[in-house]
Amino acid sequence: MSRTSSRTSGPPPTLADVAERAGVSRQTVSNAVNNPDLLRADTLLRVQQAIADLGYLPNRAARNLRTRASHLIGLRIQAAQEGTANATMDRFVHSLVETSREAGYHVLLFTGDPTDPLSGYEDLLRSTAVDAFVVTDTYLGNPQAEWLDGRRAPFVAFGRPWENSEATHAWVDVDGAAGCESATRHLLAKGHERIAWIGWRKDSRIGEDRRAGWHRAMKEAGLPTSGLASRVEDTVASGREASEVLLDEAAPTAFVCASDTLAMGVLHTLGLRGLRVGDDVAVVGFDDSQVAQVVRPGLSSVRQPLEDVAIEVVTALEGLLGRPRVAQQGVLLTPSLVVRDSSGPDRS
Amino acid sequence: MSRTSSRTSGPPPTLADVAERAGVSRQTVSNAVNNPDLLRADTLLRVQQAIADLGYLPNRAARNLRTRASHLIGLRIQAAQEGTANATMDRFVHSLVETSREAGYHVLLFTGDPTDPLSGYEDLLRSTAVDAFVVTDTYLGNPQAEWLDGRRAPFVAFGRPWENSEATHAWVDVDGAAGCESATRHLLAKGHERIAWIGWRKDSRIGEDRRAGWHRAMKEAGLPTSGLASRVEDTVASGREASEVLLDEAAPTAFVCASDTLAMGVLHTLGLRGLRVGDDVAVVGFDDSQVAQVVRPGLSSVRQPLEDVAIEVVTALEGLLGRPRVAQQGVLLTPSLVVRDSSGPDRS
DNA sequence: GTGAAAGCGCTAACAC
DNA sequence: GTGTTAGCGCTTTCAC
Repeated sequence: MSRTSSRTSGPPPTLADVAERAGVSRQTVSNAVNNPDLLRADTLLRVQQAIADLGYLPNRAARNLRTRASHLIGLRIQAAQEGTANATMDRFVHSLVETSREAGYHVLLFTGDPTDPLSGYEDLLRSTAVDAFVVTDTYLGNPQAEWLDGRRAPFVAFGRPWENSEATHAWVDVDGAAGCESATRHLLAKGHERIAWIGWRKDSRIGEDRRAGWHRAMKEAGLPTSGLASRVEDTVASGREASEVLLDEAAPTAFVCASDTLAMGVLHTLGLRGLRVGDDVAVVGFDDSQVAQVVRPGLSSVRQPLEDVAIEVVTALEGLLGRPRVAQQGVLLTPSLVVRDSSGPDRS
Repeated sequence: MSRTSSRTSGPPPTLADVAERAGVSRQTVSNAVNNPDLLRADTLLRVQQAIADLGYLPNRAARNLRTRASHLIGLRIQAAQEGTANATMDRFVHSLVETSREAGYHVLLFTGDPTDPLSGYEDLLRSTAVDAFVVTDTYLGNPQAEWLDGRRAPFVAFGRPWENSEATHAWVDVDGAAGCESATRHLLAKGHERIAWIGWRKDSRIGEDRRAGWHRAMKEAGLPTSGLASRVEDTVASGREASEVLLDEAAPTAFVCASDTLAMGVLHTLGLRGLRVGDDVAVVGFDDSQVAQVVRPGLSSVRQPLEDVAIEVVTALEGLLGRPRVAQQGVLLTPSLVVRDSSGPDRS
């Protein structure tokens, strides 16, 4: 017994096949599929029965050609960095695929020359292979935004237009500052006063944003920050080295890091010095990566609401592609803090 | 200055536009694109110039409709398991996208009801949205293979047809047994004699395959295996518990694990007991996950050659879709061992 | 509410 | 070698 009533093979049925079987014209079948309310109830039923009998599904290519839409969303992906804890993209991709499907879109993946943020987009656009893009690699700055805007290509960015506050395109982002602020407050509440920051180099807008959250929380608590911050590359080794220097020179009792990768570096340092993670020095990372979840002791981490990001992205996309066009500007979502043992106990 | 000589917007140029500009017929332009050798050199040049001037790229929908091909490969993805170290799919997806592009294909992602291995495939197939599938979730057994075969749907499986050795479809897999055998040999060479196995439950064919590699290496070395193996769920907690029991009851000096997730559980146990990873007890995982790369001490791990898997998959796909049809049966690739500190020093 | 005609942009088949 | 004809399967007019 087959899962559907369609034939097991042979050429797929067309609109004409359904029309013949239902004894109506092709147009009526098309309406039954796309504008059911136009049909009389009994005709509709007859057509739907024929559709079910035949296992008919509209041919995508034909529909795409006619409607000038592919119902495909392009997403450029990059190789996951080896030696890094970051798997944000993976989680986002899955959420995006899921959410897109509900909106009638599929996700088409492509890659491009890593040194050229624009490569790959143009061909897909010109060949009308995709209806829109989701642009994620905005940490490079996003020349894509400007370029796509110029091409009148619909797109939604996951990431704010840092450089260009007049940008009018739709975007969704996660409030990294709020995340790090809450991580810092969490440590303050536990009684820490010397909380260090390890983040990315100054040209990273995302890094500076996250750092601002730490800085804000410290200032609000009336605590000093000077000498407590370090800016390095996003590698475990950098995190280790930065934490060594900070421990020697500023004796912090806790670290907030711009990434789980950096936080892992801190854990290394603590291990090497025989300091107990959590009990002696607390650590909070960013991204709630698999590493944070699996390492011992568990690493507290700021978790981006990527499922919600995907939902907002698709909503914006629908606005962009739908009729009437509904413009959405920017959406900023707040991450949550996942508390694990690296936060340590409350300090007396 | 624009990146191409095409107009910045307006409706994209069609074959007819190019034909007019080059002073040839539409068909000649089509040939210039698809069968350049059919044209006289000077005509070809003229057409190519017109194509470049206009920034012409064939409309995908039209081409797809005419050729009955979408040049899209469907790949069903699942949510990454939280609390697990596994990111194999992520790496594979990227390699597949990259390799597919070189072969003229794009990857279309879709999801399906996790409890139904078939869901999602049918609609894409019937609507001719994809030319073929890459089937990865074969650990469920793969009813997809049989089903797709019945539909005459082209597909390549990443994963052997464990249950059905008469299956004739194309597949690519990684030799887990060979990987675990080499991991075990590596530990034997360091002087270990009591090497334990922690793997998955018996109904996992992949798990049993990997276990066989450990078993084979032990037998070849003339060492006993009884009491040294454990089969559990793929979670960190299970790995921790299994290693506790094994340490108590069989006193192994090394562990080979079916996954990095399980290996992390072993590391937890060693930490809790004050045993030094590597020095006191060696551990090898499987997958070379980010966790293995980032944890301290580094976790030795068997790494699947996913880039090569992708290449073989695409090769098989090209055989399936190309003319003439070139059937490829099965390809088994050998993983490599990435040695890190958890292997420990040679033992006297 | 339903049907007939036209055409989206492309390429396979054939004529010249 | 190049041009002409036809049609892939669908949806958007516009009659009826």
